[in-house]
Amino acid sequence: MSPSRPPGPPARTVFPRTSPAVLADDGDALTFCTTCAFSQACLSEGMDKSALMDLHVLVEHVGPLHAGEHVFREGDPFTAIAAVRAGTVKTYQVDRNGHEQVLGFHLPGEVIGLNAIHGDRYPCNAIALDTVMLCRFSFPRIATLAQRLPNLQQHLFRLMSHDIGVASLFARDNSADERMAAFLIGLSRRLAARGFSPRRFQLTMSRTDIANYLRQAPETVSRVLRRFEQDGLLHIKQRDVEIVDLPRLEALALAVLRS
Amino acid sequence: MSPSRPPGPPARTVFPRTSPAVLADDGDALTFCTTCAFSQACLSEGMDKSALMDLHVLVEHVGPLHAGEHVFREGDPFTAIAAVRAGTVKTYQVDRNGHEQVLGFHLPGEVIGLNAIHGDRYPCNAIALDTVMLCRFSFPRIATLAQRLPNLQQHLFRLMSHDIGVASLFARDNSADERMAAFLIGLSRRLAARGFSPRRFQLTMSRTDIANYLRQAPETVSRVLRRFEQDGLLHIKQRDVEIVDLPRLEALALAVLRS
DNA sequence: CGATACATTGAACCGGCTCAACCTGCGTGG
DNA sequence: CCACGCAGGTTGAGCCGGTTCAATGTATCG
Repeated sequence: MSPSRPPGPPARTVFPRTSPAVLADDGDALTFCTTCAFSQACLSEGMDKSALMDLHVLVEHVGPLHAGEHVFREGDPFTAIAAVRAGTVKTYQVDRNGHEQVLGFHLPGEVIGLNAIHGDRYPCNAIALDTVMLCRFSFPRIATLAQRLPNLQQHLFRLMSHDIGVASLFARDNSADERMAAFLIGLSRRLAARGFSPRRFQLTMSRTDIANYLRQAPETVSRVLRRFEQDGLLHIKQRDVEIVDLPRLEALALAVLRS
Repeated sequence: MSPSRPPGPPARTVFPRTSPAVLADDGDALTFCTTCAFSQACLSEGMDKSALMDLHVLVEHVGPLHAGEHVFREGDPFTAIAAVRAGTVKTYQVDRNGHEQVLGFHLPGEVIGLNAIHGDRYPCNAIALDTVMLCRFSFPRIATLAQRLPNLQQHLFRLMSHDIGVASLFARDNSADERMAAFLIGLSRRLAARGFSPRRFQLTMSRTDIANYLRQAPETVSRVLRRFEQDGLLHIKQRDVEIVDLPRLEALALAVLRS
């Protein structure tokens, strides 16, 4: 049987094709891309101006994608990686029983698609949770460019190397509380790294998604968050979070994050 | 308090320094390395002879290491990756409570150290479970070489990309049976890929290590294995395994492995 | 305002962990 | 060569965290 899709607007994959609107805005491309995580990281790793120019010629700005639109789907031929420029992208797999498994949430500044390289096809789905802007990099072309630019190659190596460790974080047998704390602290730090407030932020994903990611029941997520609030660790209203007692939350998360 | 070490021969890290015996056998290096997974993979990806020569100049043969010797330790400066040529290497971390967390078991043909690139230090320990032979590749040098050899760069990308997905396999939401089945099927396939028997093999790791890796109690591992035997899935005596009903074991593992 | 999806809360259940005891194979030394 | 010691492995009993199931609450949107 073919995989059933959730009802709603027909979900298309927007990734493989290039948005025409995007290619038109080359006037803004450079200024835009200065805010693009990929370029920034490359810059900070000592890449020179002309190299950066090469990168900018390569990049395609994709978006905006709206909540529920797919960036790519499991099984799509792998053509490109992408840096999230705005919004949140969720990656997930669906097993043959139709059960979803959330692999990760990707915030501005983070790169998706790296786990597709070895199989030539995307091993997972990527879907926008809110309004998402992307920088798309053709992988063959960025790999070729990396031949000439040691810093770019190094940056790609580092990105992938980093992702190897991340996946195993929540697979550990830590308590529900610890994993939730680690999840929130992780979000907080990643947001802070991109200039957002580390204490107040929005959960762009549903409780169900969080539960799935942390491998818990949604009910557990609810209960843990409520207890956190009662214990004065945070305020949470709907999807708006304010971390009140950061040190104590970090202490809880320590068991998972090891840092 | 400093981390306590198991008693026995003083455990040294053998990785950072170069075994003198190794550098001497350059006569054998080429023939040796033909059996080295890394070279083979590169060959199969279309790398030409002269490129392979460059790789051979780069490689250092390390070993034999004996059970209990460390290849590298958490926190060691990252200098090199290594392909396992013979034996089994276990990677693990130790949290501040002294609890060990097994990250993986690495069989001949597999590469360790890739998760160290982004941090400049090894994020985990690597220890020989039996007699281990390694091919060591200085990372700066292999990265430089990858600038000239697109196939090598591509191979490195693929290796890392592959490792991104592996870690999240043994999550909590699969049953103990399924995880054990997946573990055994995984071993079987990886061994088969290197020419060993997929039906009969040795568990080079202790029950405790398996339990730790699968995030279960050692008692659970015992019970599951015994039940597998009673159900006619396999024979197991000590650490010798013979898979009897491969299809049924694979069916069990399917929930975890998705293939 | 009703419909719908998401979120919360309560009660019961269960898989796997903990704790404790026992067994087994193997190396060691008398 | 056997007795002993010990690490690793097995087995049993009880318990607990988190899931499951079911019901109720709440935001959002046509």
